[in-house]
Amino acid sequence: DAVLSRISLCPHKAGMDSVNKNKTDEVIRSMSEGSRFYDNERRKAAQTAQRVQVMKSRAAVLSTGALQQAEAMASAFERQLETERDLSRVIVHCDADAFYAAVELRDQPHLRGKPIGIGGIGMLSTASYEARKFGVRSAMPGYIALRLCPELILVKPRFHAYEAASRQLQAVMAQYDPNFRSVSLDEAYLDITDYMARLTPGDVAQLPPLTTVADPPLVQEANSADSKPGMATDSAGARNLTTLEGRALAARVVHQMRTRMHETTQLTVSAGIACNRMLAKIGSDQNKPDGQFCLPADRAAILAFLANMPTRKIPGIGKVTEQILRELDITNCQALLQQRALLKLLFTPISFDFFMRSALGIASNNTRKRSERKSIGHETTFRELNQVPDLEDKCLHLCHKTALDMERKALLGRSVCLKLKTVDFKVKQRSVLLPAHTADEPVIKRAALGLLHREL
DNA sequence: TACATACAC
DNA sequence: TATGGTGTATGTA
Repeated sequence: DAVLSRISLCPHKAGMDSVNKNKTDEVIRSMSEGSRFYDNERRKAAQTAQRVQVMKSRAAVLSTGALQQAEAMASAFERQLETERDLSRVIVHCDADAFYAAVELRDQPHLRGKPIGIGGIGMLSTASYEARKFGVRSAMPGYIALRLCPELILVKPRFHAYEAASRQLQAVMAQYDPNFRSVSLDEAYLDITDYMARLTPGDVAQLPPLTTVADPPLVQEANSADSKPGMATDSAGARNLTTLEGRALAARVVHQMRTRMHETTQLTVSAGIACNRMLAKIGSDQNKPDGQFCLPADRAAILAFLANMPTRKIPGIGKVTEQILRELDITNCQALLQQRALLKLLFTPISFDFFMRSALGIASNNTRKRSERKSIGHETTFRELNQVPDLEDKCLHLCHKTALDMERKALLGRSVCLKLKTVDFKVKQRSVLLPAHTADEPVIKRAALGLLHREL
């Protein structure tokens, strides 16, 4: 049953209310059990359980003195982090709703109202909201999805259409922040601080009223403030964007942006508004689909927002870390803070730092594009192959595609990494460092074949 | 440096 | 019958 936490539906995802989780998990389990995939998941679950055991036995022998010392260090660290807290920027996370599926429903009207999954028998990349009611999810094999929802219609992905729609969404976002950071076809971060500072009273008058913005009470309280004449400004006459009314204005700006995105693409986008990327990202999930959420630029409001937030909602905490924390009775951010001494002693400094920042809502607000890529490659899954020449062919083909991409993008690399997956889903990686940077196809091929033959 | 694991989309 | 592909970060030896 430790394996269940790996294969079952994540209960924190939006739209779970109408799903019969027990029934769905039972279907997933019964369809998976006995497969080589399931066996491998069991192996990995046992490994995690072992990790947890080691942690628990370390925790059991901690002296009160050690815990007190750790508590003091954690407390000092928290004070240090508070000095880094920056409430000054207005960060927006935009996330298109069920993006691939929404594009298909837009372009194929006969599919509307029906549950659809984008992908094939082997794997789905997106499920429409209709399909999600049945427990169908992205990253779920199509044949399991069909068992959960026999009416499900599988739709082959049309990436060119998604790319075109993505470009249209990005064109709207660029009006608000030309330096926005896109993270995928359907997600991006914006910093609209400067845009808001430039708004003239005329611009503000054009914005939709706050009353049309579906936001939580925290910001709706700003409604009354908003109706007061004028807005707080500093001595230079600049808007103070960290006040509730400043955030109410942000909510109106984002609502306008979402409306424009919908007008140009007929797609809906959800958004989160906060003072950093992490909080904005959590926010964009709060009122999905076609909703937005604005978190005040205020320490107390941030801590209150996070207190009961499940750890799994924190970007960077996946099913494994969630499980490990749960075994330590830590399921939300409040518990992360309360158990900080234990976390300090059981986890690495990097993990401890990450947990504390997450629980306090202190994170990066940098939305500029990330500098440069660190790797490039191709992989593909194929049916069981035993013949050496067949494996060599696969390897050479992947090298060819990679070398082509490298040439197209004018990139060089110095390390060649071969990834192998066995029929029982075990993954091996073998790598070699070349004497010099290269994009030369024969050089890459020789290196890859060398790694392959080491394993045969 | 080499390899494994976790995570995101 | 049947569980993906691309890329980043981190831990450990």
